[in-house]
Amino acid sequence: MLDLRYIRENPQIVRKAIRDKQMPEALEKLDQLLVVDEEYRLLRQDLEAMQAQRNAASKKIGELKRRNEDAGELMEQMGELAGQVKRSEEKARALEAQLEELQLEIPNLPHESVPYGESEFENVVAAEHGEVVQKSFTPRPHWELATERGWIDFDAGVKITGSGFPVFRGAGARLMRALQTLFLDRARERGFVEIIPPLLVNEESARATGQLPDKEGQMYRVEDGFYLIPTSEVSVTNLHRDEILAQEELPLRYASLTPCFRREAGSHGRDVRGINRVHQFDKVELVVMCQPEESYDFLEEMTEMAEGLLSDLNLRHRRLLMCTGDMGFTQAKKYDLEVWSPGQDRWLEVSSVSNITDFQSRRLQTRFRPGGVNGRGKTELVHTLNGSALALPRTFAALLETHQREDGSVELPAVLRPYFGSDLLE
RNA sequence: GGAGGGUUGGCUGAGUGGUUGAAAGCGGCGGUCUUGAAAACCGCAGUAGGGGCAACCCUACCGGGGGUUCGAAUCCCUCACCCUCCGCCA
Repeated sequence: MLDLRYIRENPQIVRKAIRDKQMPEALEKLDQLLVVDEEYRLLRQDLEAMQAQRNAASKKIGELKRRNEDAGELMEQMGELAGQVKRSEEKARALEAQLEELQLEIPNLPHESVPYGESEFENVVAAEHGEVVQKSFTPRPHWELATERGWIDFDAGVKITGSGFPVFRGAGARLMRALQTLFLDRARERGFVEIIPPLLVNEESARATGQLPDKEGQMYRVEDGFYLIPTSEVSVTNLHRDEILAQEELPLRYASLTPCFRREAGSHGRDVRGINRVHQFDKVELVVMCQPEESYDFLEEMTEMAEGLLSDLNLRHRRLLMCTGDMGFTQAKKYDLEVWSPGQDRWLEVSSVSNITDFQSRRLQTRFRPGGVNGRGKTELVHTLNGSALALPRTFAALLETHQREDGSVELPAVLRPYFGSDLLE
């Protein structure tokens, strides 16, 4: 969430950000927020004056009683005030709750380097790597190869759970594991600490990272009120909720491999085939918490890490700078990495790297203090970033389609061979 | 699932319904001493909101919410979480 004072003092900037992000519903919330805020502040002034009066009188009553003098009259007066204070406090609490709910509906501000655009069609291709590999045959989509060879069993998944829950088996499962280990090792080499977090989170965690209220429908909710994580960003970013960190501890770098669960309500046409869009998939996620002035450097670094993996896998890929209209609710700047899928003749998103600035940490109350945990400096909010390196199924799909041979086997890139234990997936 | 005990500042840990925003210790910062450092000694210091040019003043916060009271960290209710024991499961 944004700083309330900032919103109050810069409503025109916030309004522009909302329009640029194409989130008109939030304009209404902003207007309500400004009204409620004004009302709340007036009430607070009143309330605090009454509280001050009450506190002073109570102190005096205490003194009188200690000297065994009569305090009856004062106590009677305060009895009336107490009722007023209570009513005011009730009202203040109600307004405060309303204020907070509205505040959660206001999206993060886009960074000045983010291009304006209304939809995904206005994203900017920032870089493109790798050539289209010409083959003597027409590449087939991954679902044909994988089904034929028994690497993925879609029907079994439908039977066990439903569509969107593929079963990886045999060499297919082993290739997934090889990719996972490769990704985690690379992250570790870059100083990222590996985390295995809970896959279920409570409501507070989901709110802190901005999944709630923005993306409630995307998450599976289970009994006891927990949510299945749609990305390990949620668990890992919450590691340091309500903590004041020492400046020397920053930056914190985390990497975690987890399943991600997405309800993805609604059908997305050509996305439904194969493993382009599934309800459960694995992803290695990077999370960074750093000082504000470093965050845009980390955005580049994390994106380059993910690009490096795609290059090493000999996959054609490109980097998109997301325009204002296609960025998410919490993001200030975001890159998507897409990998070329020759069997489907289209780009697939395999990574999304975002700078959330202080939008999550304000809710998380993850702060640092210049000069150490007990130093004298004023606490400051950390910046949080997250990015996939990488999402597994689509990488798997691109790998099959890019490196397939005419007979339906797949020649694996050199970097994967030690992990997979063979040159060929067959 | 049953019974009991807890939740206090960066950490450990006191706390009688009335100058307790909260003892003490550790850790932190500043200083004295020292060639320098350590030790010792002295001093400073919670988080946030509001007001004032300023010294400073006001308000809230002792897990969350509610209640009793002129006044609650302290009493009552409720929820969450943690610990111990029993049961169950692995």
